[in-house]
Amino acid sequence: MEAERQFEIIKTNTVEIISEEELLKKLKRQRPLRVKLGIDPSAPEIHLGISVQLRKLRQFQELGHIAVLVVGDFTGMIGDPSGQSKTRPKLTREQIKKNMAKYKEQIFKILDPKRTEFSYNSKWLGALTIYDFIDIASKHTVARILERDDFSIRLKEGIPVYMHEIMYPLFQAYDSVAIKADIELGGTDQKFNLLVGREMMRELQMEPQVIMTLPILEGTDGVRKMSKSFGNYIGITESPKEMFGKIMSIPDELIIKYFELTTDIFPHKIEEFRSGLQEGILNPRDVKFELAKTLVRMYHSAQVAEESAREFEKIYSKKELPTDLKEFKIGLEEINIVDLLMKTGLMPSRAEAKRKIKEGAIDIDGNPVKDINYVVKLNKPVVLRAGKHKFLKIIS
RNA sequence: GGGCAGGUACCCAAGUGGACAACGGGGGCAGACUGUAAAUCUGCUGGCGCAAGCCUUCGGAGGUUCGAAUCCUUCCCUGCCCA
Repeated sequence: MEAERQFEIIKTNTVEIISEEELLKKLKRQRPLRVKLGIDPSAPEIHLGISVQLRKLRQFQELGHIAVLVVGDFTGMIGDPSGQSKTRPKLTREQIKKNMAKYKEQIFKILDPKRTEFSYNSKWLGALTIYDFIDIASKHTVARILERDDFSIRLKEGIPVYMHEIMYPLFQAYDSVAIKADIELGGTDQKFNLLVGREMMRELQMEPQVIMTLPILEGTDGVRKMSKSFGNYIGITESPKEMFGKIMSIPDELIIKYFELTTDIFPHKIEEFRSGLQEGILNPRDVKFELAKTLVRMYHSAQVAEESAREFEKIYSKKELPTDLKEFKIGLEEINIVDLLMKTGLMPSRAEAKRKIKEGAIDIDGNPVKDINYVVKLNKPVVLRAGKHKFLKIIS
């Protein structure tokens, strides 16, 4: 495909490309470009936030380019200073191997394995001598590194910044040198690191990588970046039910952003949703419903997506019971409600169970239980509900 | 090495001898409402107990006191200034 056309495709949904001219120049050579993305081996679960970047990679692959995934098994020991990540626990070789096996299983739901390369940065970073290290460090100033947003913020607020952390951008940059990256992708929060890669390559007389930043996807709380450590993520291998529900819980304002960044829906269709929502013609609930169906279809199947949708309506709109009601055998003829909640594990403590009973969150066969001394008779199976999402069929 | 300021629950943060299981915010959970597990409003958010109350918790360890998150000693950790 001609370079200009490729460029247009690649540019969609990006925040910034530095520089566009250089990218076009690279594309015009009509040879496969090496597109780098760093991945963190300590978080083997791929979620929609990461999928934004992986999907962009996929796009490159479809245009004939190569995805080069740099597994940060070395830099993982440091932990990217962005976010308030504490010093990460050192991973053993086995853990990394295990995590990566899990990672690969998921990643090829998005990427094309034939055009994907994996390399572990311990291979070259671990081989650096202290002399090499000093040589690299001597080309970068503290002031320049401290310009980085999160460093300067931490410094200003008196939050510690450790020496190994300020080395992080240099190591990541060196990865680009080692794999001879043409382009590096990252979230907008990665801009600084990506730029350091460019500089380092130039220092070493290499053609600098082009950097491309992509939007950060907010998690289910609608505020913070989707991340495993915030617990606001939607994993691409989650069960259809879970996935559907989590998507329905994102704030309405994020619906369009999710469509754009995480789905394969055509732009004109998304435009339709956008204007429909703006003008109040479409109910946000219905559009979000479409979003949930789309994502479940992408990561499971069309059929499962339909089923999840029906199930969701059944439980939350019609307030009926789920189809796959789990059973719990208690081995007793009757039991106090609090004990029951504890035995089934639906409540973490007796105090919590009592609280929830008083709040009216517990019901048996559709009848709210408000008395903490209520005794449940089990001469026939009953359905215990705790809150909106927890159901169990109790049998004696 | 010296001086100063700090370390509080999942996170941020108030509290500086009793009224503190500890203000407030975030997050979480629940209820109401809603064609949404959205938004909004309300409640709850250490454990055991029907309750009175008891137990555990304020960086660690000791101590003073009838009584400590709050005072003292010591240790560990962080920031700032000086060297």
